[in-house]
Amino acid sequence: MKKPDRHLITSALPYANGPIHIGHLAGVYVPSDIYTRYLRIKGEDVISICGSDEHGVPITLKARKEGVSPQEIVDHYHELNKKAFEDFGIEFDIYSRTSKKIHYETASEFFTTLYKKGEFIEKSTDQYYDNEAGCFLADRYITGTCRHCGHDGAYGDQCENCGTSLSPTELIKPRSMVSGTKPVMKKTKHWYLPLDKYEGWLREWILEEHKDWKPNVYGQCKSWLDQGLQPRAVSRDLDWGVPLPVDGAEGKVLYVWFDAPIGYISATRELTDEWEKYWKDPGTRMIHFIGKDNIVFHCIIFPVMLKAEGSYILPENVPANEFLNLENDKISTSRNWAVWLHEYLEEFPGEQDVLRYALCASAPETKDNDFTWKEFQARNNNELVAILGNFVNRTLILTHKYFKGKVPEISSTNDYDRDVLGEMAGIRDKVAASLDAFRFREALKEAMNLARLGNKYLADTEPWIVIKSDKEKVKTILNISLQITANLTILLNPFLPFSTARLREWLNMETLHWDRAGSDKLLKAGHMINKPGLLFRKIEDEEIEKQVNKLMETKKLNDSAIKEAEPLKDNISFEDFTKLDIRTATIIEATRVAKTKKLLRLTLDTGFDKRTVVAGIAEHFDPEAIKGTIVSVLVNLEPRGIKGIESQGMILMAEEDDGRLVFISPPANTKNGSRIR
RNA sequence: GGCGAGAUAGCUCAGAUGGUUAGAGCGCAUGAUUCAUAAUCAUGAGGUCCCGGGUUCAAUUCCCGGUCUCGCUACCA
Repeated sequence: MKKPDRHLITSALPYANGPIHIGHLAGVYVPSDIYTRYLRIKGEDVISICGSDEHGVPITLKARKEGVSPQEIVDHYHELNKKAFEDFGIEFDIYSRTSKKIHYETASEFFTTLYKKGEFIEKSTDQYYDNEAGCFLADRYITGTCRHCGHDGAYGDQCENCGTSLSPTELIKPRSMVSGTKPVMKKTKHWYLPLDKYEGWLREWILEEHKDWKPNVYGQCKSWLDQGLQPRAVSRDLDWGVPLPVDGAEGKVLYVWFDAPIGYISATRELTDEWEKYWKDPGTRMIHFIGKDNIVFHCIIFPVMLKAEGSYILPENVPANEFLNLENDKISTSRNWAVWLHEYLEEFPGEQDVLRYALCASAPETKDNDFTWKEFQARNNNELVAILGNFVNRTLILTHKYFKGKVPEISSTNDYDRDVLGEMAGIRDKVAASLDAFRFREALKEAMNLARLGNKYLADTEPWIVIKSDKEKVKTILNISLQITANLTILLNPFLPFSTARLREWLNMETLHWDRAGSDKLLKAGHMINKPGLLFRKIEDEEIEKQVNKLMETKKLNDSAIKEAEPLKDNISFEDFTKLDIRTATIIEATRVAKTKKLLRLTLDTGFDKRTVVAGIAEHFDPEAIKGTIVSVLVNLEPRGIKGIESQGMILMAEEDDGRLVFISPPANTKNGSRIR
């Protein structure tokens, strides 16, 4: 392949409604930063682009909930995240934001160009409108009673209770989740990007020309293409976002997924007057670093936008990572189950590289991965301290001890010396090959092998013994050890920027070009090195316990917060209560309802009859296991057809904080049909 | 429900267009060593390669079915 003239690296724009956590870092920003630093040290023309994604409905809702303006929300998180990236040495050439004027201009222009070219389809539809809040409502912001199971709290797109998909118009007594009032139907016009028109082109471009993309990325694209693409709305009825630059589109903004990727372009524009060189010259190689949830937007929708516009280049690769879990549980901003970057730095000040290392070494490149504090500790103590730090330390200390900090000259080398030097040159190529293929875990391991090689070299040559008989030989040994150390500053530079900088200080050397790696002449004989410190420190068990306890604590706190947040329903009269006829019953038969994920068909013995009840609990219980369970049943509920089965009642369940359901079971010897009151 | 990705040593992962003893790092065991942050080096023990069928002389690798995890998506493949 022809060598590109320049590189444009983009990293997924973090959504400005929460802080950055280790999952973001491991999935997107550590890899993109390693890659960018690698290209820089190779002397390539490269820019790295990122910024806050500040539009979209969730931000407006968060603002409403907290009683502040959306701008205040995004201002807060933009600053927090920008600083977090800086603190971690994630070096973007620019960290912009989509609420900037230049972005509004860029996004508007982009839309206008497509509009003038007639790329959009215009369609009018009826949608629910919240008069009180003055906005149209997305499906998931409407709640009401499910017409299938009567569950009060079904969403506009789905009833969580019985699993049925719904459209908002099917809800009985719809309510706006924004204001709580009853929404009204209103006509609204939207603009659609006809993805289907580009299906043939996408097939060729991805399925034929980019077989080199990662399996998860390629597979998901293929899946989308095989399903057939549909036109996709690029406008929304909202007052937060980039206004649609078209007459008759008042109160409408660009859909956040249309405007966010354009954020890459506007950020580049803000960075340099030469932005078009990076976005429109075919000599540019563009790489999008993202998480797996973003694949379709970066591989299908954004490329179609660029293609439709006509003057832009397309991404060369989209190395999407899978997700990182934390201590065996999904990372979640809302559940506060995460390690936040700003908090990590409070606990481990100055130890950014340890986290960068741990996250890269077990990055979720091919499948979801689990981050545990114990593994973090092991990576630090067994690898960074014991292998890398130790080798550097022994070499520098020996040099000071035997040669007063002066790099000794090589008098003569033997076969073994030359083997070791040859191996060193080979390691550089392996690291480069892995980095070129976006295999960062592997690249890091290869780079660490150089430190392993160094330790082995010292163990084999035993300079502390040879010094007693042959000082000339020790000069050679330490010269070679120092060259290996100097090489480490190059090979590990992209991964451990802080530590390699410190190491260069001790070696009293400049940052060297990648191509110098592999050389055994990085440090001249007679060159003075400085007094070293420790590159990494051991992390004690107590520190790890503290972190784990902290997580458990936040989880507990978080759980009780949820409890408080659940509002009480309005009072009912005793009369109302007496209308309920709740009885004990035993499950005598339980089978899955075909073609559903959540439904079980249960046959109950109520003591006075046998009846069928359909319950949305299949995700929580194995049908075989619940046979014989004594439960409480509301028996006078209006029968209802669910999936063609008549359900004659409702089983009472308690829902725990984590969403788990448990039966309200009377003691084992309770007679079927007993009244509950 | 549909589609995609994953499932390989205690842990994190490689790997084979099907073929004699399936690899690495960490952990573990034993030995060596002391320049070094009790770090290092050597040797070794650990695997029904998710389960069940099929194709084959031969499958962990190919095909079919199933289970689990994650993501996308929805009465549409």
